[in-house]
Amino acid sequence: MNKTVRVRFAPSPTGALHVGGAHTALFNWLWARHNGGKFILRIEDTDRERSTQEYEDTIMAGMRWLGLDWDEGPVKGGDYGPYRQSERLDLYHKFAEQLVEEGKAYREGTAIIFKTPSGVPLAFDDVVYGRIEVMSDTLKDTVLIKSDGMPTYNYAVVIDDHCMGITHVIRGEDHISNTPKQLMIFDALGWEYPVFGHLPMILGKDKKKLSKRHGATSVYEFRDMGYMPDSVFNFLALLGWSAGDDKEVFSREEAVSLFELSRVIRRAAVFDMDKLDHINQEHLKLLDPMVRLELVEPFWREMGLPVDDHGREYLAQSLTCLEGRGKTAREAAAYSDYFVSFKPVKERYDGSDVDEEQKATLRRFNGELLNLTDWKAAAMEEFARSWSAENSVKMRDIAMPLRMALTGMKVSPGVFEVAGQLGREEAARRLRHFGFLD
RNA sequence: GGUCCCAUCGUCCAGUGGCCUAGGACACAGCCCUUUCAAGGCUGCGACACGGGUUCAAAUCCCGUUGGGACCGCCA
Repeated sequence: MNKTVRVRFAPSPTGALHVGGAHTALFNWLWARHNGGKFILRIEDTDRERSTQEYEDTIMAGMRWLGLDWDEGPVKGGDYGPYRQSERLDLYHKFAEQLVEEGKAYREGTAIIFKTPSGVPLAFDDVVYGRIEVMSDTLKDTVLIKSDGMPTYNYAVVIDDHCMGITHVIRGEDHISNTPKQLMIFDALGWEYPVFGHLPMILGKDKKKLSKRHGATSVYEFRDMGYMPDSVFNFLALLGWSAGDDKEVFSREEAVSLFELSRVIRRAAVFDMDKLDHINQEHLKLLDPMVRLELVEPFWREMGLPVDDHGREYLAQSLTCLEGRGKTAREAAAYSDYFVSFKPVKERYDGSDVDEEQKATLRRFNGELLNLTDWKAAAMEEFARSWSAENSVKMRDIAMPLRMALTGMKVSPGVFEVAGQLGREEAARRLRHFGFLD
């Protein structure tokens, strides 16, 4: 039968995990999980100048944040290690020597260079791009081992993919032109090709390759902006792939079962923040209240709010009150600060927009409201409706001042929901502060 | 410049010769709901780059043009 699927994500530790890399890692992970195969993390640190341990750590942390766990790789270990190219030098040298002995490569100083054969067609069937064929004559000789003893990318990839038993090479489309070079090396060593599947590029709003200029480029920036891993995962999965139906908001598990490499699209995709916002909001709505609280809490703390003054249930319930308001955890935190503290309310509002006559009306209404036996939103609303009708006052004329006094904002969830959640005492305290209650 | 890749609404996807006067989602506009804003519901705007073929029939196949992109490093 088919052998176990083994795929790898092979970043070079010369920067943080950016959107493009995360996308590639994600598709590899999806393919491994879909097939019950192995997802391998391999660090391609052959650039001595730019590779650092710090970057390696950030990349791994970024993957963990996205939930892309690897079965073999640094930290985790595995039977095909080491998983850092700088630790596999003997392997690269061994095969390079072999190539030299067979006359397929030659030395130039301490470097070893592969001699490109002429007149050889190099072809492979890409799972997403179809058959791609190039004549070897269009290729130059390529360096295998650099003067510093390190292997080059195009060489090390071949050795490692073969030696690690990689069955599917899934990577960015920018590697399509590199593939024929690697094919020559596979051929020279008499090795079978893995299956290749190239992924479309991800572009910025200006349709140029995504870079720092396009805002968020490292996955951490998404975390800091208040996006949750599940939605970034969901969003990234939708770039270049779809299950074929209209379902766009899905869980990891659903993506795993639906994913098909053959359904990957060829056209480059533009990274659209608006869509990410929407997907994040959808995921936020689906969240368990306590989990949502964990997501929002750091942002409240960042704003200096006394989170610890309240019980977990109260805080979680406060967020539930928001009912989908806010596209990110950061926004949700900003939209709900008044549940955590009265301070920001006072900073935003001073009650000076209400004249004495209006205040008198508010005092009458609020006085009765505070005496309601049932401190529930529905009961308060019902009371407010009949009271406003009897007193010929518009609902908004009592609801808006109430909202301003309780939240300090002109925008909030239903004001009686807010009052209910704050509790009778806290509501009274705030109303009194503004002279809206005796 | 050489080689390779791509081309459906502003954006992400559906579409693999007839079901397409091209479908969904985001964004945008309007309406409904309504104590505000969201959410939700409804409606609207909006695309097969162009030109040739092939075929009874093409968004779907072929060729060309144009436009994008990638690679061409002792970077990965």
